[in-house]
Amino acid sequence: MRDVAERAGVGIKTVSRVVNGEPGVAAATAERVNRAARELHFQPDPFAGNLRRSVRRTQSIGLLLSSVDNPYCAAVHRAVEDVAESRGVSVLSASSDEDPQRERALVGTFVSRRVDGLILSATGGDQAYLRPEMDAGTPVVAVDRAPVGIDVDSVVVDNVAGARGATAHLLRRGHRRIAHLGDLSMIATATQRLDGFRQAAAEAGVPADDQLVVQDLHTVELAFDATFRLLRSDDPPTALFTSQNLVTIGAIRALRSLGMQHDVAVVGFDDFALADLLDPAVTVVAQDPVAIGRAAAERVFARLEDRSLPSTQTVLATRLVVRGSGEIAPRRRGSA
Amino acid sequence: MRDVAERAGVGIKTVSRVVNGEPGVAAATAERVNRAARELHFQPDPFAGNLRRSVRRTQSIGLLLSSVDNPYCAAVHRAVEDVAESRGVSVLSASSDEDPQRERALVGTFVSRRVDGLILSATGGDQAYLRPEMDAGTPVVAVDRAPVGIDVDSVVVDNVAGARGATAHLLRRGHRRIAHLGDLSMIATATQRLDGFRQAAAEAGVPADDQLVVQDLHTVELAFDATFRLLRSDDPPTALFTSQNLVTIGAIRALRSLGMQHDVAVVGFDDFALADLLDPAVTVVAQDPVAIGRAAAERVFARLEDRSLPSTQTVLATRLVVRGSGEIAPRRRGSA
DNA sequence: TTGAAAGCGCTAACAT
DNA sequence: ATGTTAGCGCTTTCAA
Repeated sequence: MRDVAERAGVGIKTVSRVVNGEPGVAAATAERVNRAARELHFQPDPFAGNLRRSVRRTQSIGLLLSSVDNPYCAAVHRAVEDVAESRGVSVLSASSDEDPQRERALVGTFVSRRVDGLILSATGGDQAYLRPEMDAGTPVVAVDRAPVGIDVDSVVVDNVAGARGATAHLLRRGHRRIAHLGDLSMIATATQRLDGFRQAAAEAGVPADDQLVVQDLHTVELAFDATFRLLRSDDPPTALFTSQNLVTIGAIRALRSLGMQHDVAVVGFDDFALADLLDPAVTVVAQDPVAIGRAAAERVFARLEDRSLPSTQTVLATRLVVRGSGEIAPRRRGSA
Repeated sequence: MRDVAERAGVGIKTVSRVVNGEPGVAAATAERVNRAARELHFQPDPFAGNLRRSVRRTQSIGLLLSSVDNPYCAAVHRAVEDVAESRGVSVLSASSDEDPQRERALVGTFVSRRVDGLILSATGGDQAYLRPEMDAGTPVVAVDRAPVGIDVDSVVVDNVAGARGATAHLLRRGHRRIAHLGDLSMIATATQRLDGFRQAAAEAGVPADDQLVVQDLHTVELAFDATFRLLRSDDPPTALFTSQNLVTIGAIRALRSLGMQHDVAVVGFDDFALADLLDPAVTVVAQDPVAIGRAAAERVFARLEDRSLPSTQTVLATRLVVRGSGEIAPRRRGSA
């Protein structure tokens, strides 16, 4: 910067003014400075400036999701990126793999990088470790699931209602033996979806059967195995309510491997690509990950502008997308 | 840091030594410093240090893909993240949407953030603007497609061979009217895949028919429309070779809407989730995005350790995954 | 083994 | 409209 000043024959502060577009510089002077900067390939160092600046901003936010490789997360990610990009902010992303230790470590690296804000999909662990950071003024927004131990802005869907609706949909078709295939019980959304499932069953007067609830299925393979076992049991379910994307796919693969995809109803939480092209097409409780990501990012920036904002809980609705698999009628026992 | 030094009753440099794990500090002193640091919630500022340090590292790399929301890109992304994370490096990601201007702007923000390395999937534009950056020693690695105007490390698949193989597969089944549905012709891989297609046809002595080559299909919708039109034409193709993920899906949707999915053969470039569950299951030329991402990231770090490395072109093979759609026999003309 | 002084590239606060 | 000086939080250099 000093070199630029010298070359332009001005003081160093004038260069600073020109580079930052501050007022109070004659047009001719600014032009000389700009030329000198160009000639010297001058690239201002944003970090050095931050050192002295009163309001420090790194123009970056941290985004922690289950995995950037998951379609749901990827859609959230893109929406966050778009909002951030429109404000000239970069996104640091990372994948927690639902591991609380990993989550904490990754948040730690984000914090040490002085991100301006943090968006995270909380794992099962406790997020109280974020307290000091929040007290220091860093906006933290939870997506998909609310964290434990801290009070933050969150953007989630109404999982209980969505699950209840899905289950009620199956009950309405006459199903009485409905199985629930759940995600990791550590994850808040998984528990809520199970709650919704149970509520709907109770409301319909269908007795709970713990044999029909399988939890902690976090991969296609685990869901496949669990479904396979369930359908091979003495008193198999006539319908399945799956709590997530990968679980739904695992269940469908199991049904197909048994040739039962037209005999057992399936409603899945989360929409997924090509769900409409399968046979039967898959009925799902759809969320809008783009809206979720956008809302979360906007919340970060709103709080960045006014740190005193009260924390808000944004709850988006889900939408039942009827496609066929959820409308299969129950088979009478023994008629298979 | 000064506060910590004072509290521990040592000099500031000693604190610096302890924090950075440098040798030459008595164990007892180090212990006192660590305690003081903990008590004051001391968080070293990595950027301030970089200011004076000789070998500046931000411990971050920039990753520019078509879109983080694309399954192929997301898989590459995750692989890059894993390699980076194992080295304590964060990933800044962004989506170019195949727009050269956007690419340049996003690379600009990465560069101004002083990323230690850059991985990018080049858009159709010229990447010569990266020259100064590379001369300055920043490792740049191209994924998926080689850039234009600069000589960099690249990790790609053999698109020509893959496309040739796919086309030959269709020719072997007796198809003579094979259409090619191509991605944006600006994108290097799209051109290469078209080349492979043409080579295979020429080798088999099948005359080229420009009516059967449609380019610049970058979305499901465009591919749908193009496929629809093609099949409705006077002399429709009996087989389709689609150059990419989204194009394949668009083509399949078009075939279905015409009820022709069992009559027209399809081989797609890029594998995609659930391709095996569709009816017919989709034959594809599969790449391994995880291997690609990993190789690219490893190349960045290798070059970071030795900037004088010659640039290498890593070409991974593709694999034809036979599932059904590509094995449909040609329909005799007029027999539909 | 330890510390003092200088300075990285920049901005804040105050000149002029 | 422009420049000067101090100092951000750290590392480097060099001396003790």
